[in-house]
Amino acid sequence: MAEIAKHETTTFREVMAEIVQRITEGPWGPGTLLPGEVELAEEFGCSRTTMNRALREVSELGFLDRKRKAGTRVRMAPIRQARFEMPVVRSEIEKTGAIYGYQLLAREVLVAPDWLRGRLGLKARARVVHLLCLHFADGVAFQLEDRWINAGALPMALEQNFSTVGPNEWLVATVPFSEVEISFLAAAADAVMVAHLDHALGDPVFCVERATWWQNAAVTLVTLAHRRGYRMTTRY
Amino acid sequence: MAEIAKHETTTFREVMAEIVQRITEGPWGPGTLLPGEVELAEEFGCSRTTMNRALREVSELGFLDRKRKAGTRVRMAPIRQARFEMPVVRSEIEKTGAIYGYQLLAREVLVAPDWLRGRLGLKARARVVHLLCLHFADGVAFQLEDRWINAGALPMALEQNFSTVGPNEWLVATVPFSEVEISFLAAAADAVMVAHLDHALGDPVFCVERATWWQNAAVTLVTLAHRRGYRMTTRY
DNA sequence: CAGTGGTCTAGACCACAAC
DNA sequence: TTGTGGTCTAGACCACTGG
Repeated sequence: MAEIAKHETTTFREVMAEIVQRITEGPWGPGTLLPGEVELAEEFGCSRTTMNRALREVSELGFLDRKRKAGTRVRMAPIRQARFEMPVVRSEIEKTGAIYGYQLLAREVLVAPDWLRGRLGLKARARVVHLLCLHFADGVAFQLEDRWINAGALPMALEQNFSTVGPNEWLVATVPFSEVEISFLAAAADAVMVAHLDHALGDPVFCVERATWWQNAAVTLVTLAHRRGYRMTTRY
Repeated sequence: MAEIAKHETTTFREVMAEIVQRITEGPWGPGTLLPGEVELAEEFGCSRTTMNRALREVSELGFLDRKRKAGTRVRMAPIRQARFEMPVVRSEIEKTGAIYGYQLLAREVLVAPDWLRGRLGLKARARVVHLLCLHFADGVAFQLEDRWINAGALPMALEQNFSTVGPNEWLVATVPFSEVEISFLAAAADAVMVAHLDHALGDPVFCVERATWWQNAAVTLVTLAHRRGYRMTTRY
């Protein structure tokens, strides 16, 4: 095991690995109260700073619960958190090796319907841009995008025709960062989905709904309907 | 603004806030190459260590891309990642203020069917426990749990009857930590779901499928079918 | 009130990658 | 080769909170 001590100085990653192992396989079962940072640092032969970093990161993994004065305790049940990266559709498709395609199906400017005003908290008579787009993977319809953009917050949207650049890509380039609320849900395929995706009327469709705000103003609401059999998967 | 300088010493959180602000509103637009850590530390009046921590954490938020020698650059599009905490059903229900209820619908021990063997990589003739459970919120069916447990990896499961304690809670107490693959999908309601949830045959059902391993051995595969209208939501 | 984690500092060496 | 981030250290003070 000469390789382990290659540095001579213990790195916080090695410390982390050992801690996780002690929790998952070793003597530190759920509920265990760990020794203090100073004592652990001594045992591991590192500085308290390094031990602190290791413990902090293990804690962020969901294994530990740390409180001043109370000490560091192994969680009874780890905080299981799934992390989904939400790439632009283009990246998601190209990552599989497929060729990405885009098509604008419809574009209209209108006064926000009541349900949308309620959903995003828009003023009466607010004008919005409504888009319907299709994203392809190797020529096959992959995702149907139904998007509303608040023209009050983003007047530039009125001048965009979105015929070649998808609204998502345009938006991330225009409104770099924003507050987001995202939902996953199962919906029944409606006529529009049937027309463009491989679905029959009423089929279960996996949908992602995303509403975003920027500086307290609603920017956009989008529903992404996926093709038959789509799953959103992750590991941890 | 006397409050800002209350500490006299700049904390890394304050530095973070300022950096994020410069990115989202200030002069550091997408693609900007930031000054080096030393220079920034000087400008902010903190040590390089603190500046490093601030930049590292902002980077973990998805705003920055850091490379040795290349420097720190503002991402063109921030990495949008949704983070879902996957609590035990009981917690999820009790958090809404509702009273949790549990019922075991069926339990059987059998040889793993082929599709399951393939899905989890089990040996031929592997024995599994198959459970069907229902979780209630205020007496109303909330989630249908269809679970398979690999008896080869977890012989104790054969002795549990799961009549009062749900398999999920039993498992997290028995196999504390494991590798997990999780998927979200939309399925069509089958007869079992129709019988126990508020669905008609073929209705779209939001399902979570979770497979877990422990020390390279498959432990369990579960499908959680949710009641009508269920959404999984998060903000960031 | 006292113990534990939270954080800051100054200085140092190292590893990676762009040039 | 060399600049930039990555990490370690020893020591210090602070803030929260359990007893």
